[in-house]
Amino acid sequence: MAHTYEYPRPALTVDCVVFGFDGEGLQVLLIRRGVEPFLGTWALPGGFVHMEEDLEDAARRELREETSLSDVFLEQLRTFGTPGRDPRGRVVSVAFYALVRPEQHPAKGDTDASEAAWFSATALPPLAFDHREILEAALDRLRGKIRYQPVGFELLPKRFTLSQFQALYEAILGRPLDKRNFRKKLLAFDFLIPLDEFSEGSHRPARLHRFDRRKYDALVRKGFHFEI
Amino acid sequence: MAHTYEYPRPALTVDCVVFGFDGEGLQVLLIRRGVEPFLGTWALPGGFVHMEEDLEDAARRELREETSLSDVFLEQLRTFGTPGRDPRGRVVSVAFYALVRPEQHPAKGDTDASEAAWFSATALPPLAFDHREILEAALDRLRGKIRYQPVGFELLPKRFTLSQFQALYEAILGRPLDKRNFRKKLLAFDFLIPLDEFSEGSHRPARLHRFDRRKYDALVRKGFHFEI
DNA sequence: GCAAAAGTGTTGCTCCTACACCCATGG
DNA sequence: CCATGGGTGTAGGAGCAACACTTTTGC
Repeated sequence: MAHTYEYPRPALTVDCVVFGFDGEGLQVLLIRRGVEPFLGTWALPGGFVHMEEDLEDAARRELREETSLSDVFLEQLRTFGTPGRDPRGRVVSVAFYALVRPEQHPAKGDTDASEAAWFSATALPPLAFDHREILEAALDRLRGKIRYQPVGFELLPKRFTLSQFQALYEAILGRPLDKRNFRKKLLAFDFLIPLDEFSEGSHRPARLHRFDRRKYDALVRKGFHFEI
Repeated sequence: MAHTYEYPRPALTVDCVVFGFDGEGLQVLLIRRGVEPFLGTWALPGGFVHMEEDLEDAARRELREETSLSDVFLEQLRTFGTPGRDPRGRVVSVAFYALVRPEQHPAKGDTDASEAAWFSATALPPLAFDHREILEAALDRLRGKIRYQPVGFELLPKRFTLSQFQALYEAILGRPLDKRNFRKKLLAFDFLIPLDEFSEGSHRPARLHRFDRRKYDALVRKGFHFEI
């Protein structure tokens, strides 16, 4: 009823933790703030939610505006609303995390006005607001999720080598994995399609594979439980 | 900057999916709405977030006010903000789920004014707003979580029998489990303490156990990974 | 003494882990 | 021909699933 609308309302924002993988380690895309507060400090891309705009749409819009990213894997993380997390007053932020493939990575100068850059997830600069806490929560989620859901593919090129895949898992889980066992297990799942294409490089070419989402979805419907 | 505050703001609420277990099946605590919209319809307990109030605090306050529950396991689920989910206008709701032990269940008449009641998770009445969707999301989360985190204990009495524990898992996972294998696995984890107390009833008494959180936390720190 | 739930071991099999060498290519 | 990463099989052990009967109690 009308009076419910007389409550003072917090401001509502979205923030995105954007993960990438460069073949070596996990990376995070940050933007340098162009306004106060925290002018000049690195921060997660994000901004205010419009009225009449779905939360996920707001996150995608901010990603597009601030980092020129679109069509990425995006999932809600959780909402951060501790009073005092924003010096301007009560601001509640719905956090998302995104996974982007190397071929989607924005080129330098791709982002307008504000500066955007990739940082290693293990060597982060100081961040604005409580963005460090949000980022750590996203890292925890990713580390948990990657073990029992095949989200790793969202961080690799559409066509990838098994070694790339293994390097990704080693980077995220933070420990070395046995090459033979890893490949055996992965191929046994039977949702990777070996292609007749090979990587290029100065050494022996590696066979490329792609993820067969259709087959994976079918397996899941049959009660299959992915786990690495 | 001042102008950031001139954005129109959605109203912000919290809603709680409260799970219980009666020894037979999973249950959900609902309240009957006493105001429009959806007057008289069953709904999740919840309400508006106060300025200067943390989100989790708001959820606990609403639980206390509407269901007299306190000191329960409570965790954020996710935030629902699709425009149109509330006929009164833009309302964004941060959803939580709670797990309560039988001895915490509110007695009839314990809740003031509004009516509260437990429903079987498999026989729910029509719900207000998008609360059905929130509830399904909470069920999914619980089913996933219970497999790799020992949250089941939060739904059982402090002291419980292994059969109760098995019945809980069977109810949530929706399939029968082998008694001997279940007990063997559970006891091998070594974080259940067998007590010298026994259940009462008209048949052979069962030994009571309790969960040793201290031991469990220590195992987790050593890299232990719970999974049933 | 009977109905009802508690409690208990073994076996076969599957899946996991550990482990080392040859292959293909570019330079 | 050398440096670099790609690719492959096996054996031992751990853990999982399948399975049935005896015990204790209240009535």
